[in-house]
Amino acid sequence: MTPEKTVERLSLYRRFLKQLKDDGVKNVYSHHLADLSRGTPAQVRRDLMLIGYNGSPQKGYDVPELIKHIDNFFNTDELVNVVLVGVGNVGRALLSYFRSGKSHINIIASFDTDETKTDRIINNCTCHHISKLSEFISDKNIKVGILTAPATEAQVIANTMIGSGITGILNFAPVRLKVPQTIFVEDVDLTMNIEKVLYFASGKQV
Amino acid sequence: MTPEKTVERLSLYRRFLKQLKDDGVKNVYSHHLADLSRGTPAQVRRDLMLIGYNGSPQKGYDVPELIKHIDNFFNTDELVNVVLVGVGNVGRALLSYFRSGKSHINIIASFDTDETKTDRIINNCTCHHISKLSEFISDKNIKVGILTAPATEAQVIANTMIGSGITGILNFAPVRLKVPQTIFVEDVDLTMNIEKVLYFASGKQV
DNA sequence: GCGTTCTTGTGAAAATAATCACATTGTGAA
DNA sequence: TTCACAATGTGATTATTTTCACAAGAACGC
Repeated sequence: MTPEKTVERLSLYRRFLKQLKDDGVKNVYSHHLADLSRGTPAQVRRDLMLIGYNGSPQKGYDVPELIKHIDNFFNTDELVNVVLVGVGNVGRALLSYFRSGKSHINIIASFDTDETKTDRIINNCTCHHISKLSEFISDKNIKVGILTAPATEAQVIANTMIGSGITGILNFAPVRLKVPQTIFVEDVDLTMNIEKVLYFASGKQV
Repeated sequence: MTPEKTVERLSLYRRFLKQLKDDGVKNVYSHHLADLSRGTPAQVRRDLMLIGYNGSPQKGYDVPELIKHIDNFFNTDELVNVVLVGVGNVGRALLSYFRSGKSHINIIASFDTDETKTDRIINNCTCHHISKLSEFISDKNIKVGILTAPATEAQVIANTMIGSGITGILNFAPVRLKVPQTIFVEDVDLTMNIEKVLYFASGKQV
């Protein structure tokens, strides 16, 4: 119901707000948040309106309260466990990426087919053989998976994930996964991203 | 002028088309491309219309010709050189990612501040000290940079890049870079991506 | 030869998203 | 007290993106 774009921006707002909070800033105006997130003040206000947060015309938005409100919107007060499948270069980068952060996202386990990787700890995260994926997901009631396996295996893995109860996939494989309508897939496609930059950087579109 | 979304999809289409070509497929229909890219046939047709490619109602689209047409649209017949700044986990993942592919994107050099990394080859790519970045960019006339440095350094690096002639940045740092209007920045924000999945996977938005 | 069945290309409509613009309101200076 | 100011919240508008829906045309079976 909340537009995807708004959800994306809310995630950004929250990160910037946390930064501001750490810096001791108590309140913030829409134009300030707009600057930080490359949007417009009106857009910020509209987004916050959509999640029902009210500021005051004098003080703007209360930083800690707004953070709490967005936390509540995302429904992620506590740690969320996710699994990662495919401990290649991208997989390892993500393991480090989410380890390092003080984020509430916890990659609780990783999986791979390669037996030289399985049953040991890689980037602070135990890597299991992929044959254990299904059981792990249902046992731990995991809802979200990160898919960093090769394109050729992605669909099969996605099917396993979904069959075991996962409802959201962050997919790095350059394939369009076929999934039921109830499953949410977010694709990250690096080749596409850089081609887009190449195109718009070339200037011929101006 | 061509919408961003269309550019994104064209990149996808091309990749799928190349796959099809390798498989010996000679022509393809809009609904087929739509399947592969999770769009609708109408959208595919509209996109191709926008770049002025015409299929035939009987044969659909000629695969090799359409690839050539998209190549031409992207203006990337030959190899494009880009630089990468920040040889951390994500940086190394990207180096491998673009090495392995048969893509036309070539990361010609990487840069870092850490002297244990500089002046040697990491993931098949020579890593220079960042002090050489500016000269390198202008000498080789590089137009696009990949920014995988920590958030705290991202803006300074972006300024250097832009000052040396770069016009497009693929930014992985969780910061909104302040750049002139003529510079194109594409942000990849992994935290945002996964929070989005968490939100839409939780089902409470349905 | 003729109707049926696929397509494509595209004008028109619908859905989504972003922006404008202004009434409203608390604050501080005169 | 009163006025100017600066910011919010939001109806209305505009812009962008997607989808619908159908004319047109070749291939195929009869």
